[in-house]
This record gives sequence, structure tokens and C-alpha cells, in this order.
Amino acid sequence: MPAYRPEEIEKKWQAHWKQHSTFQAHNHSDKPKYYVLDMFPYPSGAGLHVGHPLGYIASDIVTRFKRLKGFNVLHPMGFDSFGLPAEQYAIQTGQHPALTTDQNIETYIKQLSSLGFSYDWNREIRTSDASYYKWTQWIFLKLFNSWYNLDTNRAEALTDLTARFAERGSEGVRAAGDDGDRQVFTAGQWQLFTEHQKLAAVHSYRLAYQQDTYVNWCPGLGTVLSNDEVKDGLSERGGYPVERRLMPQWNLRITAYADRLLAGLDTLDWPDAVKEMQRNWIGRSIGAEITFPVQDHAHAQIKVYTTRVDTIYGATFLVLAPEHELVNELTTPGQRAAVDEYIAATKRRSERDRMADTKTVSGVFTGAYGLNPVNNEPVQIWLADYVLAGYGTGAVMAVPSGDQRDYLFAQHFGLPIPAISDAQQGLDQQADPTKEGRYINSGIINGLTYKEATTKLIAYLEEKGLGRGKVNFRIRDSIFGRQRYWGEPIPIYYKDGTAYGIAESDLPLVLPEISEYKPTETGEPPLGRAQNWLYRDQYPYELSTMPGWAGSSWYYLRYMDPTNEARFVSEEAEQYWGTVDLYMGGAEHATGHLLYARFWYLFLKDLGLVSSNEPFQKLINQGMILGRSNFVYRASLGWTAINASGDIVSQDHLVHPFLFVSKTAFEILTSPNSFKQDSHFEIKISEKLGVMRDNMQTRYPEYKFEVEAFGIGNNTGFTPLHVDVNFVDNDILDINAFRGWREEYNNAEFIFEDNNTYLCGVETEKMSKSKYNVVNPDVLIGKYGADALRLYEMFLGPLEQYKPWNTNGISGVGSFLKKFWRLFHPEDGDLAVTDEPATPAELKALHKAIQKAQEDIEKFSFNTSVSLFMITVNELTALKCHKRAILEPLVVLLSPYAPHLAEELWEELGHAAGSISHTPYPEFREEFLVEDNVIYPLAINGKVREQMQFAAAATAAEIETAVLASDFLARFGEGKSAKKVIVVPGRMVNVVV
RNA sequence: GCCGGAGUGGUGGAAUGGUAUACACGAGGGACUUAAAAUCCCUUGCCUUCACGGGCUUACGGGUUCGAGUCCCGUCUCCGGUACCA
Repeated sequence: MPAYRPEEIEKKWQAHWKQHSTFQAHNHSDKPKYYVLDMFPYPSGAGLHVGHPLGYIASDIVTRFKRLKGFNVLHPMGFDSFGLPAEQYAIQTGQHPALTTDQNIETYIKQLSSLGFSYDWNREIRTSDASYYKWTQWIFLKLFNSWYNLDTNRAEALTDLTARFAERGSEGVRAAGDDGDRQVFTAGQWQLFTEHQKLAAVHSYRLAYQQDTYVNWCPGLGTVLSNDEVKDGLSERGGYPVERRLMPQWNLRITAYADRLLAGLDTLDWPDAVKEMQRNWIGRSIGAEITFPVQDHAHAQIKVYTTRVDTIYGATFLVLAPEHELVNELTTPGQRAAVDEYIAATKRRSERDRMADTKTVSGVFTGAYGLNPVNNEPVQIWLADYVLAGYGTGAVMAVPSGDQRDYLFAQHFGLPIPAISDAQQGLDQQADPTKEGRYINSGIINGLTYKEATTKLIAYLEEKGLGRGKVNFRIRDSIFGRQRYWGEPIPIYYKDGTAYGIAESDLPLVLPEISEYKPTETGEPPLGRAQNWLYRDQYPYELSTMPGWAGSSWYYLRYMDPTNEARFVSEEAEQYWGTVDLYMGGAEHATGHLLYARFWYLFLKDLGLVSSNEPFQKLINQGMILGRSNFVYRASLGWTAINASGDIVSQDHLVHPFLFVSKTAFEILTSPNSFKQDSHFEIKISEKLGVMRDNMQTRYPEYKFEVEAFGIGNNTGFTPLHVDVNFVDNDILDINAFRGWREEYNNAEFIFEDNNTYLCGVETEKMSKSKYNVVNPDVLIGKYGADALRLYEMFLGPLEQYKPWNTNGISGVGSFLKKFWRLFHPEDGDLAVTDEPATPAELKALHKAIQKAQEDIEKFSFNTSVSLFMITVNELTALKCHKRAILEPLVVLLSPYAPHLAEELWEELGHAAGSISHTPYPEFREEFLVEDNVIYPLAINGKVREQMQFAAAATAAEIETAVLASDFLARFGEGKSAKKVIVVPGRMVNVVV
């Protein structure tokens, strides 16, 4: 084998691995197991850019390393293949989303294979396959047929609940969810219920239930979105406006698990940022629910939720959400018109306006008064849209001296702001939420501290039946339906308007074919178009489909046993593989997927179907690779054309050439204080304009032209435009490629740098098509090989960090691989590895590498291991080392990073093809690192002055004596004497003077 | 606002409290070549000096320490997340 030719050896080994299923993981093994999971990709039409494989490369390195360390590694890949983009495309083109999805998956598999990833492709799954979504539907039915028992703190079968109803009625059942929605009945009444009535009574207990819910409705996409799919009031996909709307929806009762989801976080080895995001998302707060009677309305009561009961004497008014159920009843005739108008105005405001506009204070007085339960003081009842209907009770007691938002409201509407603590300060300026000091103006808690007051008030309110301590969560039940086609059908049918789950034996409920993917004319979801789509030929099915996160909430379990037709995963497989040991993926899933998947896992655990508490033990977020955009600077030119009779004519029909100025020219010409000495660019421009004018003259001889450049000396005359980074090398523009890019640039003219190149501007931005900064891995693999790309992505910097992509550096790892190759093939000829014994220097280089390579992988510090390999190869090259004893272990060390190269060299060294993947990792032997002598830096007061060599065995005292006996102090001590000598054995000596 | 993370050469970045700037890119110079590519060698934090050398430097200001990029306190900037959550 002559020179290093990645294109040949990479294809060869990829084919070998595929043909021999080299990376197949077995469900029975004596080896310890290790499960490495990549986050489930959605196969988008754009394919992969260089940012995508970052995490896959890292996880593949870990996978291959663990195999060498003797683990049975599960490292699967599959596709989250239901989803919006394919469906949007289907609506536009009429093409079935399954088709485009399949094509996209093929592209993904091709690209992933070309990077040399060691997936067990025999376990590939796709969420849109009926054999997979059968089990997603099955889990849904389990949720549908379960309730959450607060006494046992776990999900239980609904049949247990109905048995209990039959025996004892609804009395004493403590279930997760809102008891306000539930009926109260005796066992006798239950037994007299019709089937219909029973189902209605039971519905509000289910973990999957249908309810009128305020949703994020996105008219642009024709569907509802979950909170984590909405960013700044716009849909995350497509950027369409989103509005609040009350609609019947399927929901999953994730709130039942809020406490366990929160507590479980403490057991996980995850980035703090992700854990913190989940904590905030769950949003547990400890407070109290307090009832305010309403003046002149004997039956009306307003319940508020507060985390600061201690401030109740400062509550001078109440604020209800505009949607609050008592609004109508409480509004006095005098305020009726104002209230109606306010509610109407609130509805008109989109969610986005409401979020954008948190500064303006708005609200309206209802005319009614509540009574503060601790002192019977009347307090005004207001409406304002800063109070959310969905959180707490939809009503707050406003304490203007303690809460800034209440303060602003009170100030705006001229309501009183009484102080409640002797520690509050600056109340003429702003609220002070302090918990310090003693209470004042506060009835029974005057003089008490925060802690004392809270305890006393809760006891007092509980005794009077007007309040109780309560824990609240910010998290809401998850909406579990989309008014879309391309998703799992929800396995529900309706009989006389009542929802039934279909029989498990009838699963899967296959997604029917339809003629068009749009909603029906009557506004039903696309599934309304399905012909004769009825359960058992008579009952209509639910028409919404599951959201994107349904299939991805349990996929990691299916990989353990992907083809099982009898069970979602066999007990054996689940017990062998357990949970994911390393989960690699992006931080964007922090509050969506990662929370839903944990929820489903806990639910399955309650049903006894899985054996642990948390599905993902260790999580690593790979940072995003940002694009490096290049810019050209277009000059604004003013053309004048004059015809034969001397009139200025319109030029719409003429083609004008563009003029682009290089970066330095742009910077000088747009700088407001450019001086005359920099004016050579202006001269260049006016010369160039002359040439351009002459060219126009030649092209359109019927006119006379004048042209000038606008805006020199400020920023208006030049427009920075993104230029495709593929036309740019080291920020130098390829003029010919650029001219050929677009027709209108064919005749473009340029003002160059002084070295006659066109230098582009640079900025770091997200990688995206529209910014022309997307770098395609296929191109780089073609040029440098997959091994080089793998190494380079790791070499860029710490895995978790966000970092800009710059293709320039890849040549460095390219030459490293060639150097590595040359250790084996010095003359670019046949293998020249010798069996000579290794020298101590060579052994030291090798064992340093073995030690550090392992440490680095265990710390997920891949960038430093690449540097380490470079250093090792530089050392061995300098030592002219071509010895098997050194190179053979070194190939194994490198193999997780550059597997193709390693396989090839391994085979050349005489090993069976493909066997490097399961060979043992070289053993580190410390004795090779031991040196006879150590060079110590000598410092005066911490400042290093020179070096001195000592025997490695020398004691601190010996070194101190030797240093003081030398002329070191005389030369650097500035005549002072040593006060103290610090000797750090093996490291350094510091003399204090 | 709140919660995370990060500030080190022209660039990406390295550094168990112990010689800051490893490794790589880029740049400059040289060798080989008819030439190019490839490859190899030298220089490359900043200031100062003909040179030897000297001084300064890890966002900024303090502190702890024999010794701080690293630990502590304060400030600033950037990035990510989140937000009328009562």
C-alpha cells in the first residue's frame, strides 16, 4: 500500500463493517454492558451539516473505546420520522410524507455511514413504522387506562379505581388532578350509573384525558403546539404567530409526576444547566391557598394562591385573571361596560403582544369588594391580564409594598401601598419583598419574624377554614394531540360521544391513506378525510394524531429489543441493558424530550414494566458548531444615462454591473474619520468607475453614462452581503466562482486589497442555508477523509462549548494522519515496521499517550486527546521510530478516533481484518515514565529565573541545600538572603527572599 | 429581572494552586522543484534592545498564598435558557 488514501480505505472498511455486522450488540453476553445513545434525529431534507455529527463523533469514540475496554456496547441509531416538515412539504407538493421521509432517511444513513460510525444498524427503528408506533399507541392506552393514586404515590390501573367506586364510592379517593372536575358519589349511586355515566365519572381520573384546554393554536401550521415548541410567541418551526385558544384536547397528566420528576434530578449525572432548566420548568413553589369572601355575595368566594402568606395584611386589593369564572357575577352594573371592554381588548391581544408588552400596566375595577380574611377589611377586586388563568387559582392577593408588579399596578391606579415590615425600605420608589425585620400594621403577627408569622397565619387560616398550606407547580399537563396527518393515530374511538380506547389486540391503529394533507373544509383535522375509517366498521376514530414527542419518549427502550412483536421490549432485554449509560445530545431538548421521556419511564416503572428510576444516567450536551459567515461589500452606485437628445432616461431596461469593495477598503471608506492618506481606495474606486462607465458605453452606445459611488465616509454607501463560504478560502474570495454564482454578478467589478486579492468580512452566526455558511461534511470527507473530519471536529475545542466552524484548520489533522501513516510507510512504500526492541524514550512516549488518552476519554476531553496524538507522533517521528512494539499499541489508541486508518494499519500489521474493534486496549505501565533526573525550575519569590537538574530520588532537603550552595541566589537574589525555600518534589523550587 | 455558561496570542484553543500561551491554523522567511502541489526546516503573545538581555501579559479592581489563568469578594462584557408563575 503506497501513500495514505483515505477515499480508498474508508470505503473498504465501511463495506467490511456492514458485511460482517462488526458492531452488532448481543443481548446475551458475559461482558459488562454499556449503553451509548445519541439523540434521536429527525431526518430533515437538508441532510447533515458539519455541526450535526459533533455529538455522534464523540459518542462513537466512547463506544469504540468501551468495546476495547471489554464492554458489550449498545450503540444504536434510528429516526424520529413523524413530524411537521415532511407534512408541510406534503401539503405543498401532494407527495406522501412517508416517501420524502424515506428518502431523507436514506440520505442520513448514507452520510452517517460515510463518517464511520459504529452503530448496530440491525437495531434501526423508525417511529413512523406501524411495528413501532403500535407500541407507542399501546403505552398511550396504558395511560388512558390508569389513574394516579396519591396515597400510594404511583399510577394504578383504572380497574382498581372502579372496583373501589363499586365498593365505597368516591369518598376518600385521593387522585392526582383537579378534584373540582370530579363527581362525588356513593357506592350505591355508582352501581346505578349507566356505562356512559361511569365512563364520564372516571374520565377526569385518567392519565390520558380529554378536556377543554387553553392551547397555543398556530393558524399558520393548522395545529396546536406545546409550550416548548413556542418561542417568543412564534412557532419554533416556521416562525408563525401563535394565539391562545380554548379547544378540546387530549392531555397527559405529567403534573402527577411533578414531585418525582423534581426529586429524581438530584440522582442524575447531568449538566447543572439542564437540571436547573427542568427545575424551573416544573416550578415547585410552597405557599398557601387563601379564601377571600366577597362583600354582598354570600356564596361567592375568591381563592388566591400566595407564597407569602406573611404579607396578607398588606393585601390591599385582589386581581383576577380576565378569564376568571366569577368575573361576570361580581361585576357591578356601573363597571359592566368597562369590564366588558377590557375583556374584549385582552382577547384581541395576541399572546405575542402580551409577552412583548410587560411594561404597561393595564386593568379594570369590577366594582366588587372582597374581605381580607384576617381583618375583614374590604379590598377592591380588579381584573388584569398579568394574572394567568392557568396558574394557581387564577387570582392573586396584591401586596403592593412587597411585590414590584403589584406596586406598579397600585401606583398606576392610585391604590394604597401600606408598609408591613419595619425592614422595608424605599417604598416611595419601589416594592421591597424583604423577609427581614418584624411585621408592622399586621394585626395578629405584629412584631413577629417571617418564620413565626407564616406558621401562625397558616394555623389561623386553617382553623377558620379560610386557607391551607399548598404546594403549586408551574408545569401543566401536556397537550397530547396535533390536528395533523403525519403522526401516530390516537387509539381512541367514540361511541355516542364517549371516548373509548381500542382493544390492545386491535393495535396497531394504522394511519389511513388520505387524498390531501390539509384540514377538511369543515375545519376538521386531515384524518377527517379518511374514507370509511371506523372502528369495527361503526365507530368514528379520534381525528387528531400524537405530537412529535410521543415516539421519542420511549425509543431508547425499543433499541434493546427492536423487533419484538409480542412486547414493547422483552423483560430479559430490559433487564440486561437497564438504562442508558451515556446520552449525548443537544441542550435544546432540556425541557421537552428529556422531561417527557423521564415521565413515561416513571409511568412504565409504576406499571412494573421497567426496572430502574431514571432512564438516562449521564447526559452530555454537545455544544453547537456555529457557522462562519463571509461577506462581500456592495457599493451603492448612482447611474445616469442620457440619450441622444440630452434627456435623462429611465434605466430599468439596462443591466448595471455591481461593484464590490474588499474588506479593508470597506473599513476605511465607511469609517467616519478616514484621512487623506487612506484615500488611495477612493482613487481606485474612481478609476474603476471610469472603466465601468466605458464598458456601459460600449454595451449601450445609444446613451451617455455618468456614475458615482454614494456614501463614502459613512455606513450607507456599502451593503454587506453574505457570500457562499464555498467560494472563499482563508477569507479570500474566488472571483471567478463568485461571478458564476449568479447571473447578475457575471460582470461584477472589484476593488482589491493592495496584494490584489479580495478579502471578505467574517462573522460568527448560526449555520443556515440563508446565510450561505453551511459546510457540508460530504465535501470535506471527499477532500480529507472521514477520519480527518472526525479528528478535526474533536480538535476544535471542548465538546460542550459553542464554537465557530472554520474549515481552514482541517489541513492540520490531515497532515497529522499522513505523518502517522508515514511512521508505518516511511518511503511511501511498503510497510516498514521493524521488530527491534523499543528504546526507553519511545516507550515513554507511548505510555504517556496510553495514560492520557484514557484519562481524556473518561473526562470527555477529546480535543486534548487529539493534541496528545499529534505530540506523540511528532515525538516518534523525531525519534525515527518504526517499531512494532510501539506502533501496534498506538494504532489501538487511535482507533476510536480514526477507525478506518486504524483498521487498515492493523490489517497490514498482520491481524485479522476487522479485529481491531474488539482487541484489548493497551495497558498503561507507569515504570516507563520514570526518569532518573528531573529538571526543576528555580524561582525567586515565584518568578522563575533558571533551571537545575536533580536526581529523581533527591529529597527536598538535599535540593534545598544544593540550591543554596549554588550561585543561584548570588546571581538573581539582588543581594538579599533566603528567608525560606519551598521545594515541591518533582515540580519546582521557590526561594523567598 | 432571574438561572446557567464563558472571557487566555491574528484564530481555534492547552494548562492536578507550581516554568502561562501546549497542539493546530494563519502569517513571515528558507529548502527541494523548470514550475506548482506535496513535504521539510526556521521565526511568530506584547513592549524594549544592534544584540545579550530586560519589562509586561490570562476581561477589570481587590484579596488569600512562598506561588493564582486556576481559590475568594466586587465590577464589566458576551453567549444560552427563562420570564407578568403570585
